[in-house]
Amino acid sequence: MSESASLTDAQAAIADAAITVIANRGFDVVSVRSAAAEAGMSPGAVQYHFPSRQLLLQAAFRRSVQRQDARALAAGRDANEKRSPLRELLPIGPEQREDALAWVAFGAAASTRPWLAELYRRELDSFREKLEEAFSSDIESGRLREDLDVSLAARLVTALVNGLTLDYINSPDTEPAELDAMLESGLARILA
Amino acid sequence: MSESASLTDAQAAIADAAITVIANRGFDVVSVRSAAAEAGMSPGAVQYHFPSRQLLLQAAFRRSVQRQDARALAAGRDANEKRSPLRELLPIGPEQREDALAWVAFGAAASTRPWLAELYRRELDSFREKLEEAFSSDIESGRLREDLDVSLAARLVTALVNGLTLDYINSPDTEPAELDAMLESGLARILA
DNA sequence: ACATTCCTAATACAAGTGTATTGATAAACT
DNA sequence: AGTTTATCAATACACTTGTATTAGGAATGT
Repeated sequence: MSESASLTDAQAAIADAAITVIANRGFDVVSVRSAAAEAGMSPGAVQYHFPSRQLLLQAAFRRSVQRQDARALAAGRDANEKRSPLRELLPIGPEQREDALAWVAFGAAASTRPWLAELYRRELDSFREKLEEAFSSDIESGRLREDLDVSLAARLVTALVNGLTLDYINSPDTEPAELDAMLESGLARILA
Repeated sequence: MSESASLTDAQAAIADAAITVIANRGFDVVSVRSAAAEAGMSPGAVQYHFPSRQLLLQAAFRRSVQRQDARALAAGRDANEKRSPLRELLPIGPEQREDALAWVAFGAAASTRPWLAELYRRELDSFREKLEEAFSSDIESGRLREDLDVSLAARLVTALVNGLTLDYINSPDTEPAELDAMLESGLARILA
């Protein structure tokens, strides 16, 4: 069994509960007990599936990005959809909001926690690489101009998405539609 | 004395210590005791100046944005400086790094804590307003095109700055110069 | 039938938390 | 002089935390 084996059903349920706790009450209130309460089981149960708090939080992080990946993939496969699949990373719906909040909570936490930093950095890099591949393919098919700096564009788009979510989760007066519009116009400007 | 009176010297020293703790070890390890140790005083002393943990953290946040304001202002006044004063908000130096880390830590924490949300939202709005004013003035002086959507541009630039810092603090392989270049090219694209 | 393995629950405990309280010191003021 | 006030230090206490330990139950294989 590899180091990052995928989660069992019970582990996934607990990880989902931890994500909910993070989104609603913050990264630091996640504990064996609070996650158990959120998942509707006894503390001993979550302790069995995750012997330590670190393992629980690492699993919650992996689970959250896995959920985001699944959504982005689904949105990408939808041929009727003209908007960018990056929408799915913004807090525009209940589930998206949970994962977006978790993403920035983990990003902030990772900067001071080595046991999260590796994990977060890996996902960040992988995300940038996926963007680069998408841009490269768009250049080849003529949908993007040829002299685009793919690496720079990927980093700017990553920053845009992360910055928009960080700002949006603290801007209660902003409508989801506005957020959407800001993403589209930001993308247009970066990729123009 | 108003609600947000400025800090005494002792309070400022404690707030600085709290910022250091946040930057080095994370938002949630800030306590009366850890801040006191960092500031080199007894727990009782910080408890005297900040009767509760909430007040300490609120003061630390205000202190951090005040430090950022001061730096940005100084950079703006420097006529020899051709780069954007927004540079000062990025984690390009030791002090900037502390405040940048604190800013995203507070941003993440504020999204689930009402007693921080108001404070953070106010600063975010004030920052966007300052950007709008700067852009408007740049339009009037002909340095920016007339049909620029000032409000949209301000939000995109805010997101860019916050997104760049969130990404950068988890990208140990990136050079400060690259970060700088990304800010400049991002600004150029948004304001073009 | 028994044994084993998987899972859950309950409890225990040391460590750290926020905060109240109390006492000491020293400066400032009357 | 005496007295108030500002500051710091020390201690106390209830509460939460992470984690170890123990025991029970249920499914499975023999």
